[in-house]
Amino acid sequence: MPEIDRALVWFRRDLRMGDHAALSQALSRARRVHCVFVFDTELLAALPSRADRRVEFIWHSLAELNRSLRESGGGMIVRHGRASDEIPRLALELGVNAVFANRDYEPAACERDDAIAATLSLAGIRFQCFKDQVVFECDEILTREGKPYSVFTPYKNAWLKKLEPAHLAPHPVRAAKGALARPPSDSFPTLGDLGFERTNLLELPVPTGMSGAERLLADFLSRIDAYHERRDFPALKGPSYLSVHLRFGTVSIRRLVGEARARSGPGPETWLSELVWREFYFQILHHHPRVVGHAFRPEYETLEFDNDPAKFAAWCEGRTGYPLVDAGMRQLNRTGYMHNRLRMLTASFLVKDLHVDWRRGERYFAERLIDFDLAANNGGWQWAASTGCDAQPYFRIFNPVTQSEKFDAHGDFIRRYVPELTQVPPQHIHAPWRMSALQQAAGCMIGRDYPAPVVDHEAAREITLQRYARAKAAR
DNA sequence: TTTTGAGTTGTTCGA
DNA sequence: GTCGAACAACTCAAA
Repeated sequence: MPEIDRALVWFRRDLRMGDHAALSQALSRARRVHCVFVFDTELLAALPSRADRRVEFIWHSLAELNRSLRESGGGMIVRHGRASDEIPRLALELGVNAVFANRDYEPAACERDDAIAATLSLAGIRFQCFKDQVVFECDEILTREGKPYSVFTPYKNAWLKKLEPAHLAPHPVRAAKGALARPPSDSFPTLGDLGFERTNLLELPVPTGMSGAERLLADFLSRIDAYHERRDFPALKGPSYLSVHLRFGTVSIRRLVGEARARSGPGPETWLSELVWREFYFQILHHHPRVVGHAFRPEYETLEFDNDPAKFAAWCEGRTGYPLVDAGMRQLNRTGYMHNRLRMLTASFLVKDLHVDWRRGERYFAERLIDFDLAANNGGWQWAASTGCDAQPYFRIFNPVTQSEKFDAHGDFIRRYVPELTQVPPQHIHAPWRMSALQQAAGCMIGRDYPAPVVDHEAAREITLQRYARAKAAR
Protein backbone atom coordinates (compact mmCIF):
# COMPACT_ATOMS: atom_id res chain seq x y z
CA MET A 1 0.00 0.00 0.00
CA PRO A 2 1.60 3.29 -1.08
CA GLU A 3 2.54 5.62 1.78
CA ILE A 4 2.64 8.62 -0.55
CA ASP A 5 -0.02 9.73 -2.98
CA ARG A 6 2.07 11.67 -5.49
CA ALA A 7 5.82 11.97 -5.86
CA LEU A 8 8.02 13.93 -8.22
CA VAL A 9 11.32 12.40 -9.30
CA TRP A 10 13.85 15.05 -10.21
CA PHE A 11 16.47 13.71 -12.65
CA ARG A 12 19.87 15.42 -12.63
CA ARG A 13 22.98 13.40 -13.41
CA ASP A 14 21.14 10.08 -13.57
CA LEU A 15 19.58 10.06 -17.03
CA ARG A 16 18.51 6.45 -17.15
CA MET A 17 15.50 4.29 -16.55
CA GLY A 18 17.01 1.21 -14.90
CA ASP A 19 18.86 0.76 -11.61
CA HIS A 20 17.79 4.21 -10.44
CA ALA A 21 17.50 4.70 -6.69
CA ALA A 22 15.15 7.70 -6.62
CA LEU A 23 12.83 6.36 -9.31
CA SER A 24 12.82 2.92 -7.72
CA GLN A 25 11.93 4.38 -4.33
CA ALA A 26 9.25 6.63 -5.77
CA LEU A 27 7.59 3.78 -7.64
CA SER A 28 7.56 1.54 -4.62
CA ARG A 29 6.29 4.23 -2.22
CA ALA A 30 3.99 6.48 -4.21
CA ARG A 31 0.75 5.84 -6.00
CA ARG A 32 1.60 8.17 -8.84
CA VAL A 33 5.03 9.33 -9.99
CA HIS A 34 5.97 12.37 -12.09
CA CYS A 35 9.39 12.85 -13.64
CA VAL A 36 11.16 16.13 -14.32
CA PHE A 37 14.43 17.42 -15.70
CA VAL A 38 15.42 21.07 -15.46
CA PHE A 39 17.80 22.72 -17.88
CA ASP A 40 19.13 25.01 -15.19
CA THR A 41 19.69 28.48 -16.58
CA GLU A 42 22.17 29.24 -13.81
CA LEU A 43 24.39 26.39 -14.99
CA LEU A 44 23.81 26.96 -18.70
CA ALA A 45 24.68 30.65 -18.42
CA ALA A 46 28.12 29.74 -17.09
CA LEU A 47 29.04 27.73 -20.19
CA PRO A 48 31.63 29.34 -22.46
CA SER A 49 29.81 28.79 -25.73
CA ARG A 50 26.31 28.32 -27.13
CA ALA A 51 27.59 25.21 -28.89
CA ASP A 52 28.27 22.86 -25.99
CA ARG A 53 28.68 19.13 -26.44
CA ARG A 54 27.55 18.44 -22.88
CA VAL A 55 24.25 20.21 -23.35
CA GLU A 56 23.76 18.30 -26.56
CA PHE A 57 24.71 15.01 -24.90
CA ILE A 58 22.17 15.68 -22.15
CA TRP A 59 19.55 16.68 -24.69
CA HIS A 60 19.91 13.47 -26.74
CA SER A 61 20.06 11.31 -23.61
CA LEU A 62 17.03 13.00 -22.16
CA ALA A 63 15.09 12.48 -25.37
CA GLU A 64 15.82 8.77 -25.19
CA LEU A 65 14.88 8.62 -21.53
CA ASN A 66 11.65 10.43 -22.34
CA ARG A 67 10.85 7.80 -24.98
CA SER A 68 11.48 5.03 -22.47
CA LEU A 69 9.29 6.66 -19.88
CA ARG A 70 6.52 7.13 -22.41
CA GLU A 71 6.66 3.46 -23.34
CA SER A 72 5.90 2.76 -19.67
CA GLY A 73 2.98 5.18 -19.68
CA GLY A 74 4.83 8.18 -18.28
CA GLY A 75 7.11 10.81 -19.72
CA MET A 76 9.52 13.54 -18.78
CA ILE A 77 8.49 17.05 -17.87
CA VAL A 78 11.25 19.31 -19.14
CA ARG A 79 11.69 22.78 -17.68
CA HIS A 80 14.05 25.58 -18.60
CA GLY A 81 14.77 27.95 -15.73
CA ARG A 82 16.41 28.13 -12.31
CA ALA A 83 16.07 24.75 -10.63
CA SER A 84 15.53 26.49 -7.29
CA ASP A 85 12.42 28.14 -8.77
CA GLU A 86 11.21 25.43 -11.09
CA ILE A 87 11.25 22.45 -8.74
CA PRO A 88 9.16 24.02 -5.94
CA ARG A 89 6.82 25.60 -8.50
CA LEU A 90 6.26 22.31 -10.31
CA ALA A 91 5.85 20.42 -7.04
CA LEU A 92 3.05 22.78 -6.08
CA GLU A 93 1.45 22.69 -9.54
CA LEU A 94 1.35 18.90 -9.49
CA GLY A 95 0.33 18.74 -5.87
CA VAL A 96 2.98 16.18 -4.95
CA ASN A 97 3.71 15.16 -1.37
CA ALA A 98 7.37 14.47 -1.95
CA VAL A 99 10.25 15.20 -4.30
CA PHE A 100 12.79 12.42 -4.78
CA ALA A 101 16.26 12.80 -6.24
CA ASN A 102 19.61 11.07 -6.26
CA ARG A 103 22.20 12.77 -4.10
CA ASP A 104 24.74 15.06 -5.74
CA TYR A 105 27.94 15.70 -3.82
CA GLU A 106 29.36 18.84 -5.39
CA PRO A 107 29.38 21.80 -3.00
CA ALA A 108 27.22 24.00 -5.27
CA ALA A 109 24.72 21.18 -5.78
CA CYS A 110 24.50 20.54 -2.03
CA GLU A 111 23.73 24.21 -1.42
CA ARG A 112 21.11 24.24 -4.15
CA ASP A 113 19.47 21.09 -2.78
CA ASP A 114 19.46 22.46 0.78
CA ALA A 115 17.77 25.63 -0.41
CA ILE A 116 15.17 23.68 -2.37
CA ALA A 117 14.55 21.35 0.55
CA ALA A 118 13.90 24.39 2.75
CA THR A 119 11.51 25.94 0.22
CA LEU A 120 9.63 22.67 -0.23
CA SER A 121 9.33 22.05 3.47
CA LEU A 122 7.53 25.42 3.88
CA ALA A 123 4.87 23.94 1.63
CA GLY A 124 4.87 20.70 3.57
CA ILE A 125 6.59 18.80 0.78
CA ARG A 126 9.35 16.39 1.64
CA PHE A 127 12.60 16.44 -0.33
CA GLN A 128 14.36 13.13 -0.13
CA CYS A 129 17.73 12.23 -1.66
CA PHE A 130 19.22 8.78 -2.17
CA LYS A 131 22.61 7.26 -2.68
CA ASP A 132 22.88 6.35 -6.33
CA GLN A 133 25.89 8.01 -7.92
CA VAL A 134 28.44 6.07 -5.89
CA VAL A 135 28.94 2.68 -4.32
CA PHE A 136 30.22 4.24 -1.11
CA GLU A 137 29.46 7.75 0.03
CA CYS A 138 31.94 10.15 1.53
CA ASP A 139 31.49 8.98 5.12
CA GLU A 140 31.30 5.27 4.45
CA ILE A 141 35.00 4.65 3.92
CA LEU A 142 36.99 5.95 6.88
CA THR A 143 40.24 5.07 8.61
CA ARG A 144 40.17 3.20 11.87
CA GLU A 145 40.29 6.53 13.59
CA GLY A 146 37.12 7.49 11.79
CA LYS A 147 38.86 10.06 9.63
CA PRO A 148 38.66 10.37 5.85
CA TYR A 149 41.49 8.93 3.79
CA SER A 150 43.82 11.24 1.95
CA VAL A 151 45.99 8.57 0.33
CA PHE A 152 44.53 6.51 -2.46
CA THR A 153 45.93 3.03 -1.85
CA PRO A 154 44.68 2.54 1.71
CA TYR A 155 41.37 4.08 0.62
CA LYS A 156 41.08 1.61 -2.22
CA ASN A 157 41.98 -1.31 0.03
CA ALA A 158 39.32 -0.30 2.53
CA TRP A 159 36.82 0.24 -0.30
CA LEU A 160 37.44 -3.21 -1.78
CA LYS A 161 37.31 -4.85 1.62
CA LYS A 162 33.94 -3.32 2.35
CA LEU A 163 32.41 -4.18 -1.01
CA GLU A 164 29.78 -6.91 -0.96
CA PRO A 165 27.38 -8.10 -3.65
CA ALA A 166 24.51 -6.32 -1.89
CA HIS A 167 26.17 -2.97 -2.60
CA LEU A 168 25.88 -3.68 -6.30
CA ALA A 169 22.29 -4.90 -6.35
CA PRO A 170 20.36 -2.85 -8.90
CA HIS A 171 17.52 -0.61 -7.73
CA PRO A 172 14.62 -2.13 -9.62
CA VAL A 173 12.42 0.19 -11.64
CA ARG A 174 9.01 -1.46 -11.90
CA ALA A 175 6.11 0.70 -12.92
CA ALA A 176 2.66 -0.73 -12.35
CA LYS A 177 0.09 0.29 -14.93
CA GLY A 178 -0.77 3.94 -14.39
CA ALA A 179 1.97 4.52 -11.83
CA LEU A 180 3.99 6.81 -14.07
CA ALA A 181 2.17 10.03 -14.79
CA ARG A 182 1.93 11.29 -18.35
CA PRO A 183 3.16 14.91 -18.51
CA PRO A 184 0.39 17.46 -19.00
CA SER A 185 2.08 18.59 -22.19
CA ASP A 186 4.18 16.39 -24.42
CA SER A 187 6.27 19.27 -25.71
CA PHE A 188 9.97 18.55 -25.63
CA PRO A 189 12.23 21.55 -26.20
CA THR A 190 14.64 21.67 -29.10
CA LEU A 191 18.26 22.59 -28.52
CA GLY A 192 17.41 25.92 -30.11
CA ASP A 193 14.63 26.50 -27.56
CA LEU A 194 17.30 26.22 -24.88
CA GLY A 195 19.47 28.76 -26.66
CA PHE A 196 22.01 26.21 -27.89
CA GLU A 197 23.32 25.06 -31.24
CA ARG A 198 24.20 21.66 -32.62
CA THR A 199 27.83 20.59 -32.18
CA ASN A 200 29.85 17.91 -33.93
CA LEU A 201 28.86 15.40 -31.20
CA LEU A 202 27.06 12.98 -33.46
CA GLU A 203 29.64 13.17 -36.24
CA LEU A 204 32.50 12.28 -33.85
CA PRO A 205 30.56 10.08 -33.02
CA VAL A 206 29.73 10.02 -29.33
CA PRO A 207 26.94 7.52 -28.64
CA THR A 208 24.43 9.09 -26.27
CA GLY A 209 21.82 7.88 -23.83
CA MET A 210 21.29 4.51 -22.17
CA SER A 211 21.60 2.72 -25.49
CA GLY A 212 24.90 4.47 -26.20
CA ALA A 213 26.21 3.43 -22.80
CA GLU A 214 25.17 -0.18 -23.38
CA ARG A 215 26.86 -0.25 -26.74
CA LEU A 216 30.11 1.17 -25.36
CA LEU A 217 30.03 -1.17 -22.39
CA ALA A 218 29.50 -4.25 -24.54
CA ASP A 219 32.39 -3.20 -26.75
CA PHE A 220 34.64 -2.48 -23.79
CA LEU A 221 33.88 -5.78 -22.08
CA SER A 222 35.15 -7.58 -25.18
CA ARG A 223 38.58 -5.97 -24.65
CA ILE A 224 38.64 -5.37 -20.89
CA ASP A 225 41.28 -8.09 -20.40
CA ALA A 226 43.77 -5.93 -22.31
CA TYR A 227 42.78 -2.70 -20.56
CA HIS A 228 45.87 -2.51 -18.37
CA GLU A 229 48.16 -3.04 -21.35
CA ARG A 230 46.48 -0.68 -23.78
CA ARG A 231 45.08 2.16 -21.72
CA ASP A 232 48.23 4.28 -21.76
CA PHE A 233 48.58 4.48 -25.53
CA PRO A 234 46.42 7.22 -26.99
CA ALA A 235 46.55 5.82 -30.51
CA LEU A 236 44.95 2.57 -29.32
CA LYS A 237 41.37 1.81 -28.41
CA GLY A 238 42.18 1.01 -24.80
CA PRO A 239 39.81 2.93 -22.49
CA SER A 240 36.12 2.25 -21.97
CA TYR A 241 35.06 5.73 -23.14
CA LEU A 242 32.30 5.50 -20.55
CA SER A 243 33.36 8.55 -18.53
CA VAL A 244 30.72 10.82 -20.05
CA HIS A 245 28.05 8.20 -19.40
CA LEU A 246 29.13 7.90 -15.80
CA ARG A 247 29.06 11.68 -15.58
CA PHE A 248 25.45 11.96 -16.70
CA GLY A 249 24.30 8.67 -15.26
CA THR A 250 23.20 7.00 -18.48
CA VAL A 251 24.69 3.89 -16.89
CA SER A 252 24.87 3.13 -13.16
CA ILE A 253 28.08 2.78 -11.21
CA ARG A 254 26.75 -0.47 -9.72
CA ARG A 255 26.44 -1.94 -13.18
CA LEU A 256 30.02 -1.04 -14.07
CA VAL A 257 31.55 -2.21 -10.80
CA GLY A 258 29.49 -5.38 -11.12
CA GLU A 259 30.89 -6.09 -14.57
CA ALA A 260 34.43 -5.49 -13.32
CA ARG A 261 33.92 -7.75 -10.31
CA ALA A 262 32.44 -10.51 -12.43
CA ARG A 263 35.84 -10.86 -14.10
CA SER A 264 39.29 -11.53 -12.77
CA GLY A 265 42.71 -10.57 -13.97
CA PRO A 266 44.78 -7.42 -14.29
CA GLY A 267 42.51 -5.80 -16.93
CA PRO A 268 39.29 -5.73 -14.89
CA GLU A 269 41.21 -5.02 -11.68
CA THR A 270 42.96 -1.99 -13.15
CA TRP A 271 39.70 -0.67 -14.50
CA LEU A 272 37.94 -1.17 -11.16
CA SER A 273 40.72 0.80 -9.59
CA GLU A 274 39.84 3.72 -11.87
CA LEU A 275 36.25 3.54 -10.68
CA VAL A 276 37.50 3.66 -7.11
CA TRP A 277 39.55 6.77 -7.97
CA ARG A 278 36.32 8.45 -8.92
CA GLU A 279 34.89 7.90 -5.45
CA PHE A 280 38.21 8.79 -3.83
CA TYR A 281 38.10 12.24 -5.41
CA PHE A 282 34.40 12.72 -4.61
CA GLN A 283 35.32 12.05 -1.04
CA ILE A 284 38.32 14.40 -1.08
CA LEU A 285 36.20 17.22 -2.46
CA HIS A 286 33.48 16.61 0.11
CA HIS A 287 35.84 16.62 3.08
CA HIS A 288 38.09 19.38 1.73
CA PRO A 289 35.88 21.78 -0.19
CA ARG A 290 38.68 24.33 -0.15
CA VAL A 291 40.49 22.36 -2.89
CA VAL A 292 38.27 24.30 -5.27
CA GLY A 293 40.57 27.24 -5.84
CA HIS A 294 43.23 26.21 -3.34
CA ALA A 295 46.12 23.79 -3.10
CA PHE A 296 45.25 20.67 -1.09
CA ARG A 297 48.69 21.05 0.50
CA PRO A 298 48.82 24.56 1.91
CA GLU A 299 52.60 24.82 1.53
CA TYR A 300 52.14 24.97 -2.23
CA GLU A 301 49.66 27.81 -2.02
CA THR A 302 52.58 30.23 -2.37
CA LEU A 303 54.01 28.73 -5.57
CA GLU A 304 55.13 31.31 -8.09
CA PHE A 305 53.71 31.25 -11.60
CA ASP A 306 54.50 33.40 -14.64
CA ASN A 307 51.05 33.10 -16.25
CA ASP A 308 52.42 34.32 -19.57
CA PRO A 309 49.34 34.87 -21.76
CA ALA A 310 51.17 33.95 -24.96
CA LYS A 311 52.33 30.63 -23.55
CA PHE A 312 48.89 29.89 -22.16
CA ALA A 313 47.33 30.62 -25.55
CA ALA A 314 49.85 28.36 -27.28
CA TRP A 315 48.93 25.57 -24.87
CA CYS A 316 45.20 26.08 -25.32
CA GLU A 317 45.45 26.05 -29.08
CA GLY A 318 47.87 23.15 -29.36
CA ARG A 319 50.86 25.01 -30.78
CA THR A 320 53.53 24.63 -28.11
CA GLY A 321 55.91 22.94 -30.54
CA TYR A 322 55.84 19.72 -28.47
CA PRO A 323 53.89 17.38 -30.77
CA LEU A 324 52.20 15.05 -28.27
CA VAL A 325 51.18 17.96 -26.04
CA ASP A 326 49.71 19.73 -29.05
CA ALA A 327 47.96 16.58 -30.25
CA GLY A 328 46.32 16.19 -26.85
CA MET A 329 45.11 19.78 -26.75
CA ARG A 330 43.78 19.59 -30.28
CA GLN A 331 41.96 16.36 -29.44
CA LEU A 332 40.29 18.19 -26.56
CA ASN A 333 39.35 21.19 -28.69
CA ARG A 334 38.04 19.15 -31.55
CA THR A 335 36.20 16.41 -29.66
CA GLY A 336 35.66 17.47 -26.05
CA TYR A 337 37.58 14.39 -24.95
CA MET A 338 41.24 13.84 -24.15
CA HIS A 339 43.02 10.57 -23.49
CA ASN A 340 43.93 10.23 -19.82
CA ARG A 341 47.66 9.91 -20.45
CA LEU A 342 47.52 13.19 -22.34
CA ARG A 343 45.52 14.90 -19.60
CA MET A 344 48.44 14.17 -17.30
CA LEU A 345 51.02 15.20 -19.85
CA THR A 346 49.37 18.44 -20.93
CA ALA A 347 48.66 19.37 -17.31
CA SER A 348 52.22 18.73 -16.24
CA PHE A 349 53.44 20.70 -19.25
CA LEU A 350 51.27 23.73 -18.52
CA VAL A 351 52.27 23.92 -14.89
CA LYS A 352 55.87 22.72 -14.91
CA ASP A 353 57.12 23.74 -18.36
CA LEU A 354 55.05 26.85 -19.07
CA HIS A 355 54.74 27.90 -15.41
CA VAL A 356 51.08 28.72 -15.64
CA ASP A 357 48.87 28.38 -12.55
CA TRP A 358 47.20 24.96 -12.48
CA ARG A 359 43.86 26.64 -11.80
CA ARG A 360 43.87 28.17 -15.31
CA GLY A 361 44.37 24.78 -16.87
CA GLU A 362 41.76 23.29 -14.59
CA ARG A 363 39.26 25.88 -15.80
CA TYR A 364 40.13 25.32 -19.46
CA PHE A 365 39.47 21.59 -19.04
CA ALA A 366 36.28 22.32 -17.09
CA GLU A 367 34.95 24.41 -19.94
CA ARG A 368 35.66 21.83 -22.62
CA LEU A 369 35.70 18.27 -21.33
CA ILE A 370 32.47 16.49 -22.16
CA ASP A 371 33.05 14.21 -19.17
CA PHE A 372 34.02 17.09 -16.88
CA ASP A 373 33.55 16.34 -13.22
CA LEU A 374 34.61 18.88 -10.61
CA ALA A 375 36.08 16.38 -8.16
CA ALA A 376 38.04 14.32 -10.70
CA ASN A 377 39.25 17.31 -12.69
CA ASN A 378 40.42 19.13 -9.59
CA GLY A 379 42.06 16.00 -8.23
CA GLY A 380 43.79 15.35 -11.51
CA TRP A 381 45.11 18.88 -11.83
CA GLN A 382 46.33 18.99 -8.26
CA TRP A 383 48.03 15.65 -8.78
CA ALA A 384 49.77 16.94 -11.92
CA ALA A 385 50.70 20.19 -10.20
CA SER A 386 51.98 18.29 -7.13
CA THR A 387 49.79 20.39 -4.87
CA GLY A 388 47.37 17.57 -4.08
CA CYS A 389 47.28 14.25 -2.24
CA ASP A 390 50.56 12.46 -2.86
CA ALA A 391 52.46 15.57 -3.88
CA GLN A 392 55.88 14.66 -5.18
CA PRO A 393 57.29 17.41 -7.38
CA TYR A 394 60.67 15.73 -7.79
CA PHE A 395 58.95 12.70 -9.22
CA ARG A 396 56.38 14.26 -11.34
CA ILE A 397 57.78 16.46 -14.03
CA PHE A 398 56.89 14.75 -17.26
CA ASN A 399 59.41 14.95 -20.06
CA PRO A 400 57.22 15.68 -23.09
CA VAL A 401 59.64 14.00 -25.49
CA THR A 402 60.17 10.87 -23.41
CA GLN A 403 56.43 10.51 -22.87
CA SER A 404 55.92 10.79 -26.60
CA GLU A 405 58.57 8.18 -27.39
CA LYS A 406 57.11 5.83 -24.81
CA PHE A 407 53.40 6.18 -25.42
CA ASP A 408 53.13 7.16 -29.08
CA ALA A 409 56.31 5.57 -30.39
CA HIS A 410 55.37 5.68 -34.06
CA GLY A 411 53.64 9.03 -33.83
CA ASP A 412 50.31 7.59 -34.98
CA PHE A 413 48.33 9.66 -32.52
CA ILE A 414 50.33 12.81 -33.22
CA ARG A 415 49.68 12.54 -36.96
CA ARG A 416 45.96 12.15 -36.31
CA TYR A 417 45.74 15.59 -34.73
CA VAL A 418 48.82 17.45 -36.01
CA PRO A 419 48.69 17.13 -39.79
CA GLU A 420 51.64 19.49 -40.22
CA LEU A 421 53.83 16.61 -39.06
CA THR A 422 52.44 13.98 -41.43
CA GLN A 423 55.66 13.83 -43.44
CA VAL A 424 57.97 13.75 -40.42
CA PRO A 425 59.54 10.28 -39.92
CA PRO A 426 58.89 8.45 -36.62
CA GLN A 427 62.40 9.01 -35.27
CA HIS A 428 61.93 12.79 -35.46
CA ILE A 429 58.24 13.22 -34.74
CA HIS A 430 58.69 13.48 -30.97
CA ALA A 431 61.14 16.40 -31.22
CA PRO A 432 60.92 17.71 -34.79
CA TRP A 433 63.09 20.76 -34.05
CA ARG A 434 66.07 18.42 -33.87
CA MET A 435 65.75 17.56 -37.55
CA SER A 436 68.43 18.88 -39.87
CA ALA A 437 67.60 21.75 -42.20
CA LEU A 438 67.68 19.34 -45.10
CA GLN A 439 65.18 17.02 -43.46
CA GLN A 440 62.95 19.94 -42.54
CA ALA A 441 62.97 21.17 -46.11
CA ALA A 442 61.64 17.77 -47.18
CA GLY A 443 58.41 18.00 -45.26
CA CYS A 444 58.06 20.40 -42.38
CA MET A 445 59.94 23.61 -41.66
CA ILE A 446 60.01 24.28 -37.94
CA GLY A 447 58.95 27.83 -37.25
CA ARG A 448 56.99 28.02 -40.48
CA ASP A 449 54.87 24.87 -40.89
CA TYR A 450 54.93 23.87 -37.22
CA PRO A 451 55.97 25.99 -34.21
CA ALA A 452 59.39 25.86 -32.64
CA PRO A 453 59.19 24.75 -28.97
CA VAL A 454 57.80 27.58 -26.83
CA VAL A 455 60.15 26.64 -23.98
CA ASP A 456 63.22 24.53 -23.39
CA HIS A 457 62.11 21.63 -21.23
CA GLU A 458 65.40 21.23 -19.36
CA ALA A 459 65.57 24.88 -18.38
CA ALA A 460 61.90 25.01 -17.43
CA ARG A 461 62.30 21.89 -15.32
CA GLU A 462 65.13 23.43 -13.28
CA ILE A 463 63.06 26.55 -12.58
CA THR A 464 60.14 24.37 -11.50
CA LEU A 465 62.27 22.38 -9.07
CA GLN A 466 63.63 25.59 -7.55
CA ARG A 467 60.19 27.09 -7.14
CA TYR A 468 58.72 24.02 -5.47
CA ALA A 469 61.70 23.84 -3.12
CA ARG A 470 61.28 27.51 -2.28
CA ALA A 471 57.55 27.19 -1.64
CA LYS A 472 58.14 24.27 0.65
CA ALA A 473 60.98 25.95 2.55
CA ALA A 474 58.87 29.09 3.06
CA ARG A 475 55.97 27.46 4.80
C1' DT B 1 52.17 5.83 21.69
C1' DT B 2 55.61 4.55 18.76
C1' DT B 3 57.17 2.32 14.91
C1' DT B 4 57.09 0.78 10.36
C1' DG B 5 56.14 0.50 5.56
C1' DA B 6 54.43 2.64 1.76
C1' DG B 7 53.09 6.23 -1.40
C1' DT B 8 48.95 5.67 -9.58
C1' DT B 9 50.53 6.82 -13.76
C1' DG B 10 58.60 9.67 -13.74
C1' DT B 11 63.10 10.97 -14.97
C1' DT B 12 67.88 10.83 -14.93
C1' DC B 13 72.21 9.00 -14.21
C1' DG B 14 75.67 5.73 -14.24
C1' DA B 15 77.02 0.94 -14.45
C1' DG C 1 69.92 -0.60 -24.98
C1' DT C 2 68.81 -2.09 -20.18
C1' DC C 3 68.77 -1.98 -15.36
C1' DG C 4 68.60 -0.27 -10.63
C1' DA C 5 69.14 3.42 -7.66
C1' DA C 6 68.52 8.14 -6.43
C1' DC C 7 65.62 11.93 -6.35
C1' DA C 8 64.28 14.34 -0.61
C1' DA C 9 62.30 13.82 2.98
C1' DC C 10 57.41 13.69 4.65
C1' DT C 11 52.95 12.17 5.74
C1' DC C 12 49.67 8.82 6.17
C1' DA C 13 47.64 4.61 7.91
C1' DA C 14 48.00 0.54 10.30
C1' DA C 15 50.15 -2.55 13.48
